[in-house]
Formats: sequence, structure tokens, C-alpha cells
Amino acid sequence: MVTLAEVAQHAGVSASTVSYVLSGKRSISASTRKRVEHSIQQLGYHPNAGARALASSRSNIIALMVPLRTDMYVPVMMEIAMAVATSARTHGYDVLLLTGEEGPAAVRRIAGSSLADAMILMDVELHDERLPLLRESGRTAVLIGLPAETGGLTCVDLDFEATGALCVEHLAALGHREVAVIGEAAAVYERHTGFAERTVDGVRAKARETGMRILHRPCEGGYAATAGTLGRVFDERPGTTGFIVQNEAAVEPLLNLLQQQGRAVPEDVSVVAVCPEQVATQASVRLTSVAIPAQEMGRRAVEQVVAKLAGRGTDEVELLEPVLTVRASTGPAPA
Amino acid sequence: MVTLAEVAQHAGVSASTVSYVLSGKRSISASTRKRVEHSIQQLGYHPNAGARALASSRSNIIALMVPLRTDMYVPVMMEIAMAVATSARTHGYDVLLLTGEEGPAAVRRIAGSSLADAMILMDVELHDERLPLLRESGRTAVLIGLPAETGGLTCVDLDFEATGALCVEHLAALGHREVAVIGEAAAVYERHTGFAERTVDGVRAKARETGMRILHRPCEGGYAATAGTLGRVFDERPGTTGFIVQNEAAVEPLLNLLQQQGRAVPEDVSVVAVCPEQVATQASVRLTSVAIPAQEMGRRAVEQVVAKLAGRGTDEVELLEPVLTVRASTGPAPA
DNA sequence: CAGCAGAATCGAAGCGCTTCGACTCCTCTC
DNA sequence: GAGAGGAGTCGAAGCGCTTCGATTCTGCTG
Repeated sequence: MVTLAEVAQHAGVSASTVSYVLSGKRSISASTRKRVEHSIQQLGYHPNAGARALASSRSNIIALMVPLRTDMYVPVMMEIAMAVATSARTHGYDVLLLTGEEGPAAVRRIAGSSLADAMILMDVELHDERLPLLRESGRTAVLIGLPAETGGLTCVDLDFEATGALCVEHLAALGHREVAVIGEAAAVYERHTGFAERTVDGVRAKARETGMRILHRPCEGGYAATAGTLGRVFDERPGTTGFIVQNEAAVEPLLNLLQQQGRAVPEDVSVVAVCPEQVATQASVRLTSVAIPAQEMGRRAVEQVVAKLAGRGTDEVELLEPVLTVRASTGPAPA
Repeated sequence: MVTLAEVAQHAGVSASTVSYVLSGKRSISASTRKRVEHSIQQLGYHPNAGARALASSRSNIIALMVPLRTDMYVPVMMEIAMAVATSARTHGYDVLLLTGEEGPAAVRRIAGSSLADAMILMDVELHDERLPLLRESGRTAVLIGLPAETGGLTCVDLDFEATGALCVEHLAALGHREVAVIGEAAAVYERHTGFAERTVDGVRAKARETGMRILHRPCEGGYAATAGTLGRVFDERPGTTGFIVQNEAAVEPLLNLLQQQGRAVPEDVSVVAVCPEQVATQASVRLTSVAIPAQEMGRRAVEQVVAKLAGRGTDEVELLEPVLTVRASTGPAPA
């Protein structure tokens, strides 16, 4: 491996000069810069990451903690993760992938070893065990999701309360009075994952306002589970004419089942989904939906991290405004 | 941050002793070990990753290059990535997530900076641009997937040729003579991604052997695209009674469409999928399928990497044996 | 009982980089 | 024409760890 010293020798300057050319932290004459850059090119020099980290106490790595539960809302998670990785690169950072498996201890390990300059946490629970450790560690961090107590934390998330409200508003405007919410898997609520609960809160609040009856049921997703949930919904509320679906894995099964039962979408039943655009447009019925802006969430999280690391800190909660796109799955309530 | 030196002082030993306690590379008396470990506990010491990397020229990081194309066979990619991250941890490694975006340059950057001890490449094309750089860099690497030229490379993959053959065998045994392969998106073939082509090769070879007629069509996935593909298949081969589906995103749409057309599965038409177990079991019809063992692939890749880093190298191609599970989507060909 | 092997520990030399003075020229300014 | 000040460069001191002798103490062997 080529070292900085070799580059310096090749260019006929001192090591520190090469370092300053690389970092731009001091002024360097054009001629020297050119010479050094040329040597770097020619020798194929790459700064050694470890040495750099040691000397500067900056690793240029952002740790990303994604939930282990690979079976849950996977596409969204993946999209966020990829967006984080991609945006991070544009800011000169690499991303370390941590699965939830290691649990809260990962926070301690990463912070303690200075492996990463900052952390981005996904799948945040309302009372997340990682948060106390995070605060204590004093490391820069950004959450994708919203815990119960956000004091001193930077958070990025879709405004799920507004999302819920938006869905209700849309259905209410179309005249629907009885609406069922097909929620995430029960485990998601048990873990008190913020977004799921907040969506329902938003739905409930707006429903009260508009005089709509809401039936909320968790659903595991998949065909069989969705069939069960749907059956129970119609048993309990035969007059249901609208559905708000939060679990992506229940979207297609639901459409399929409704069709089989002879309930036409949107003539007999309207469906609004909360899901990525791709899911909405590729479903068997083009779905009216509120998009989950996974890419944007990942990007914003990285931007916040970078800003904080640069000292331009903002301990803020940034809620992205939900956008509802009307497609072919919603229509006026049947008379 | 607590340093090794502080631990040493606290325990009343020299720094090197602490280091040896940590690494176990020299014998340490039980009493000293205990004392040092106690100090580590008490001070909450974590070795500094950068310093360690610098001194040992080992970062304990494995770089994972995943394709940028987030819209393709996402669940599988995600599952592999998570399995890699998880297994890596059990061997004491962390995982750096690289998106394809940076392209082949990423290989050079990572190798040059010694950021990672090894790389795992996913989504390998037959003539992958990254491979020459990889060979040149001399870094330890394992591919998940199979390029055209595997000399000197360690590869892990499902045996997709055998997979294709297995599907054909199953359908042939049930008496099907005209079978359509619903393939991956056209772009996948254009990029000459090995697994897609090899599956078709396997299908073709076994079909010749069993006297079966094969029609292979790429398919973008999603409802609309699948509908188009399916229409064209039946136009061209109205006698088609079997389907082999490789594109996960076409599975559910296909079942849905067949049902709408009044073709019962498996009475009129049989469907075999190549997909993760979860997709197969959660579909509207429980699918006969060859599982894509994503977890296992990720795990094996890590194990290979670890073995190579430990000097127990194997420049081998490891093909996982496909397993076909019969479920409810295949039956005897209609008379 | 001299001598030697092995166990346990220490000291010091880096690993390759960043960064902080310090130094040398210039170019202005009054 | 002397002093101020800035631009450009260098040297050296670490950053926190690993690792390679060297050293000290046993406990044996012949």
C-alpha cells in the first residue's frame, strides 16, 4: 500500500503538505497542489482509513441500525437503507449496517469504539431501549421514527398522524361512514412502534371530527391472515365501505379477497393504502395512497447527521408532510 | 474515552499486557487476567477501532456491495444482507454497506483505504466490471452469484441450473408438456446476471431431455406487466399448462390473473415459483416452489470470508442444492 | 547444582495520518 | 526602508493500539 509519506517524497514535499492538499485546511500554492495531485494519481494513493480515523478521531462512517425483523415492511426498510447509504456517500461517509440483533449493546459498542461518527436508528419504539444509551454516549444521532420523548433528539419521519387524518378526510369526503383500518402485525403494536400507533391516532381523531366509525384491526399480512382479518371485519361491521391499509403485505391479498367476494373496488368498497408509490401503482388496482417517502426519509436523516457533525446542529423533529394521491381504488360511498 | 493505557494503569500492569489479555495471543496468568478484566468492566473500556485497525492492519469490517437497483427482487437482497450482517457479527466483524451506485470504483476505494478486510459482492454479472479490480487488489472476496469466469474466486450461490431442471422435472412428472417461464425483468438478462440465465439454461436442458416445450418470457413484475406477458404467452401457446415463475413480483399478479381468466390452479394450470419460502407460503395459493435460501447464502458467504481471512482459504464455487417443496399450486396436467 | 526451558510480563518501536506551532519569503503600508 | 501580516511550507508530536524482542522468575532435568 502506498502511504502519504511516499506521495510526499515522490512530489518532493513534506507529509504535512500532502495532508493539507487532501484536506484543504491550509492554503497551498497551485503549483504544489498540482504536483501532489499528480503524484497521488500516479502512485494510486488512497489514505488509510484507520490511520485517518486515529489521527483525526473521525471515521467518516455512519452506523445504521435497522430492525432485525426482516419480515416486516421490508421494502420500505430496504429503500431507506439504500437511500441512507447513497446519500451518505455523496457527503463522503460510508455506512455501517447493524442489525437489531445485537440490541442496545450495539449502541454502546459503536460509541465506545469510535467506529462511527454518528448513528441513524430505524424502527424506533415509543420507549426505545437504545435511547438512554444514546443520550448517555453523547454521540451524534438521528432517528427515523418518533419516540415518545424526543427531547434533545433529532428525528425524521413521515407525519403519520397527519397521514391517518388525510386518509379519513379523503374517505369522509367521498361519503364513507364506516371504515376499517387494516393495521400492521400485532407485534408492531405490542412493541409500541410509534408510526403504527400514530397513524391510528390520526385516523381516530379525524374520524371523530367527521363523524366516521372506525374499526381498527391489526393484521399479519399474507393471504391467509388477511382473509381472517377481513372476515372478522365484515362480521362485526357489515356496513363497512372503506378500508385504510397500513400493512403492505395485506394490500394485494385484500384486493384479491374483495374481488372474490364480489365486492367491486371502488364501486362497492374504497381502499386507501399507506405504502410506497411502487406498491400503489403495481397493485392489481391502482391504489389511492399516501406515499411513504422512504428515499426522502433516508436522505433527510443523512443530511441531519452531516449537519450535526459539522456543528450546524438542529435538535429538531422533522415531520414530512404526507401526500395523498387519488388513483383508482377510491370512489363515492355506495348509496 | 477510556484508553488502553488507562486500563493498564488502573490494573497496575503494562499496556501490552492488557492488549494480550484482550487478544489472547500470549499467555497471561489467571490473576492478572482477572484484574485486567475487572478494570475493563469498571472503566467501561472499548478498544478504539481506528487505532486497532492501524496497528494491526485489520479493520474487522467486511464490505458488502449490494446492487443499487432497489426495485429488483428486494426481499431476497434484503434477507441476504441481513444474514450477512448478522453472521458477520457472530464472527466479530461489522458490515459496511455499499450500494452499487459508486460502481467498480468502490472496490478500488475500499481496497485502497484498507477500510474493509474483505468484500462480499452481490448481484454479480457474468462479466462483472468489478472482478478485474478485485483480482488486482488482491483483497479477500466472496461473490454471491456466479460470474462467467470463476478462476481464483470464491463464489456462493444457489445452483440455479439445477433449480431450473428441478422445476421442469416436477412438471414433467405431472404430465405437463407445454410450459412457460415467467422470467425476471428484461434488464436483468441484458445485464447478463448469471442466476437468471442459468435458471433458463437449466430449464431448457431438462426440457429437451423430457420432451417438454418451453416458452421463456422476461417479465417486469407488477400487475400490468404480468398481464401483458401472460396474454402473449397464451396467444403464442394456448396449450400451456405449466408456469415456472422466477420473478417474485409476478407471482401474485399471475395467480390473480389466472383466477380471473377462470383457469383454476392447480386443476387447469400448474405454477412453480423460484422464491423465498415466505413468498411461497403467503401467496393466495400455497405455491409449489424452489426456495431461494437467502439466509444460508449470506451465512455461507461470511463463513467463507472468515475462513479465507484466517488463512484457511478455499477458492471454490459452492453451489447450494435446490430443494423443491410441493404445495398446492401444482397438479397433474389436465387431460 | 549448573543450566535451561517455559510462563508471564514489560518497554519501545512503530502503524499512517492530522495538526499545531514555527519558519521563510513576499508584498504592502506608512 | 522598516515593520506588519499573510501565504506557503516544514518538522515533530502525537492519536491508541499491536507486536516484537528482552527480561525476570519460576521449576526442572541430567
